[in-house]
Formats: sequence, C-alpha cells, structure tokens
Amino acid sequence: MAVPGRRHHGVYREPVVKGRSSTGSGRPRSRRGQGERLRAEVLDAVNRLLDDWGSDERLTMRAVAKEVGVAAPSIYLHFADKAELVWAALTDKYEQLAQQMRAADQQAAAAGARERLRAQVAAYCRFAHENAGHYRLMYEVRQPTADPARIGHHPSRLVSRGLRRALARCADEGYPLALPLHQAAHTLWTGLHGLVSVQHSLAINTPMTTITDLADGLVDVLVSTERTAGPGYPQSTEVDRLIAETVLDHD
Amino acid sequence: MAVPGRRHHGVYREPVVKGRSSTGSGRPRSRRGQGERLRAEVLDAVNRLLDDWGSDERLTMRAVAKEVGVAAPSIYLHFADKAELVWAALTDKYEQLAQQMRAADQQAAAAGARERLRAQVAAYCRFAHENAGHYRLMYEVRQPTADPARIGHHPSRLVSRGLRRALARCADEGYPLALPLHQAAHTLWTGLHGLVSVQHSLAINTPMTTITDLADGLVDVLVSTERTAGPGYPQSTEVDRLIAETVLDHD
DNA sequence: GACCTTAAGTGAACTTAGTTAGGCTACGAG
DNA sequence: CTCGTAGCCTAACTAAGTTCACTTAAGGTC
Repeated sequence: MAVPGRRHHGVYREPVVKGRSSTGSGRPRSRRGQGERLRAEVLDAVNRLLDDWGSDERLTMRAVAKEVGVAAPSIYLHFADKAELVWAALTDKYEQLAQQMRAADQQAAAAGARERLRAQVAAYCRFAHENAGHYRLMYEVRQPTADPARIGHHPSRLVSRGLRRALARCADEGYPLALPLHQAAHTLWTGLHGLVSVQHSLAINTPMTTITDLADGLVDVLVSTERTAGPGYPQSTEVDRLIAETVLDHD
Repeated sequence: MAVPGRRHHGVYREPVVKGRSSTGSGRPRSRRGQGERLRAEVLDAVNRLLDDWGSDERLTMRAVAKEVGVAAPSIYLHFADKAELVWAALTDKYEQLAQQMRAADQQAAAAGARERLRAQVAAYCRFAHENAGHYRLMYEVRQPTADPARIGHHPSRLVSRGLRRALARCADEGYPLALPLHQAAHTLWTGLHGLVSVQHSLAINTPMTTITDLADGLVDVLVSTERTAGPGYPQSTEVDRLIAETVLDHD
C-alpha cells in the first residue's frame, strides 16, 4: 500500500479523474457548496452495508469509507462519531418503517379497522425480516446526545403511535379491546418487538408466515374478533395512565 | 505502571504475598492441577463487572483480567475468545433466571396455578431489572460454536419451558387460555422480553411496578381470569404446531 | 538436596478499529 | 492570475482482542 519513496505529508497524487487503484468506484470531490452531498452518500453506504451483510458486525468506519470511496476521517466532517452516524442511519430507517406501516394501513383502508391494524402489524413483521441488520441495531443502539429534553423521544414512537391509532379505530368500530387503549398499544408494540427480536436471537430461520401468524394471534388476543355494542375498551387504569404519560407520545 | 529500569522479559517481582499496587486483591498462582480455578474466577469477575456497571460497554478482556488480578492472555487459557467467555457467563445467568422463576413458582404453589404463573412472570421482570447489564447481552449475543446439532438450543428455552408448564397448569385448573398452549407460551415469553427490552432501549426509568403491571396485563389477556368448565385452550393450529416443533423445547 | 518436567502464568507485540492532528489542493470570487 | 477556503487526505495515536515466546515454580524422581 505505501509507496517506499515517499517523504513528506502532502504526497503527489496523479490527477484523480480516472482509474482509482482501490475501490473501482472512485468518488470525485464535491463541488464547492456541495459538501453536504458526502453526508448523504455516507448514510446510503451504511444502509447498503447493513442490508448486504444483514448484520452490523463488520460495520466499521473504514468499511463505510471504502464503500463511499473516501478516506475514513472524512466521515467525521459530518458525524461526530460512529454512534451518531449509526443513529442517523437508524432514524432514517425508523421513518421508513413508520411509512411502510402507514402505507399498509392506507391500502387496507376499505377493509375496516381490524384489517388495517393487521396490515400494519404485517408490515412491521415484514420490515423486521427484510431489514434484519437494521432492526437489530434499532433497539440496541442507545440514543446519543443525552439531551434531557429529548429523552424518551425515541423515534420508535412513530411505530407505537400508528398502532395506537389503529387500535383506537378498532374500538370505535365496535371491536372491543382487551386492555385500556394506551396499554394495549404498548403491549402490542413491545409484543411485536419481542417476537421478531427473539427470532433474530435464536437465529432460526422461521418462515415469515409463521411470524405474521404469531403476530396475528397477539392481535386477536388484544382486540376482539367480533363486534359488540359494549364499551370500546376497559376503563383506563393507573398503568394505562402511566404509559400514556411516560412512554407513548401524544398526538 | 512500567518501572523504567527494567530490561529483559522475565522481570523480577517481589514476593507477591502482600501489597499489590493496583487492585488490592492480588491473586496467588493456583496449585498444580488447580488450573481450572482461574476459569471460575474469571467468570465471577465478568459477572461482577456487568453487575457493577450495568452495561457491557466497558467490559474488556483487560478489565476482566485486572479484576481477577491476572494478565489478559491468561484468560485465553480457559476461553477461546471473548465471545466464548461472555457466552459462558450468560449461560450461567440464564440458569439463574430459570431458577429464580422456579423458586417464585414454588413459593406461590399454594395460591393456585394462576398465581404461580404471575409469580414466574414477576420474577422474570425483577431479574431483567436487577441484572440489566446481563439482560441486554442475553438476547444480543449470538451463540458461538455454530454447532448445527445445537442450533435452536438457546438456553432461553429454560425460560419458555417454565412459562409453558405454568400455562398448562392454568388450563388444567380451568382457567382457559386464549391461544393454543405452545403459541400462548411463545407469545408470553416474547411479550415479556419485548416489554423489558423496550424499557432498556428507551432508557426511561420506569418503576418496576409499572413493568410488572404491564406484564400482568399480558397474562390476563392470555389466560382468563375466571374458571370455566370448557376446554383448557383452543385447538392446536398450524402455527402452534410449528412453534412446538421449531422454537420451544420439548420436555 | 539437586534436577527435571510441565502446569500456570507473563510481557511484548501484532492487528484491527475509532478517532485526532495537521495538512494539501483545486474551485471560484476578485 | 491570485488567493482564500471548502472539501478532502495521510499519518498517527489509542484502545482492545489476540498471539507468541518465554519464565516461574510445584511436585515427582534419583
């Protein structure tokens, strides 16, 4: 790698236009004012690597840099450290997840509240399956920037909010919930996470259908399969109120 | 740390009997044939450090070695690498968890099947709360030794088995389950894991009582609060059979 | 008691990975 | 053409996992 004859810091390099030796891809320096482009490219690279490898074990700063076609320290121009980089990538992914759940919800709009909830749940499972590398990190990585004002504003709230709204619609349409609204939403959300998380830990290759079936079972248990005229969900309890205040976000 | 005047490899050290400079503890070399003692001491040190720090972020081989009062390479006399070391410590902890659940179950033996189940669930939550450092690792760390015969024999099966038996007893005593047995057990187990796992991720300091209340809510949803004469649980479905075959252990 | 074998452990060093320090260099305004 | 500076780079430091070759002393043998 190191050419023997080199003496000083700023080494002469041939015009960089063509034929980089290392990565075939070679990335030209951005134009002035376009420095932010690198930021996006780095995030893309992180996502690509996590997708390709389905794991974060080999996700090193140097690997990311190589994927982009840039030197490792250049990443620090846009991210304070690795934690911030990974967090940024994950925040993007969280929004993707939330959006896929919204899309599934919309698509099932005609089929009624209960089907919409199941569509969201299925979307969650599918996402976890197709983005295993990201998913593992999403609940492992701790939020950097211990900004006390933001504590508890984990982006996963986007997910639980979607579920809570879908549950509320079910109750409105006459499918009673087995638990108070906020508690039901929290139980469903963490239950889903537990399901896919354990799948990942066990490293067993359970087919997707099994996972969604299990998730559906959880839904069936939380929201009645039959419409009634009764109350939409049990009266709020102490726990329900605590959850509403501390864990879930408010609209 | 390094004494300046030293020249060669085998350095003279004062008789080690008293007054180590670093960790007060200083550890005499084991007698012949007692080499295995170090293994146990290392495992103890790992557990102590995880307890003290409540996290694995600073769990380095050198830190473990220092805690034991030994040089880092000595750990490799008993563990092939860090992964194996951590896995060994976790396997111990899994058994502790299972045992605490069993103990809770026994203690509530007189109160009936449903109370025994709740006692097990509470023990699970308590364990996750009191052993946060271990708990995080338990579901994060992948099993080393990809021995294909052992795949799927994750020690967490001890946990799910205990839950399944408690659920079966509930059904036997006339508290019907909302899902087929194996599916109910899997849902409860992963649901519990999801609950505490999300608590850890969010880094919110929810009081223990809230967690156990949520867990109780899940139990209430899975196993009826009232006895009936009907069937103990719904007929086994395809999912239930799949779970029984692939994920849970058999007695 | 001197000698040898070997279990039990060492210190130094290699490697990989995160991160920092201190520049080059070419775009583009003047 | 010149010159400031945005946008990047090389070299190097540090921490941590791991390997290597070596030392030390326990305990058997003569």
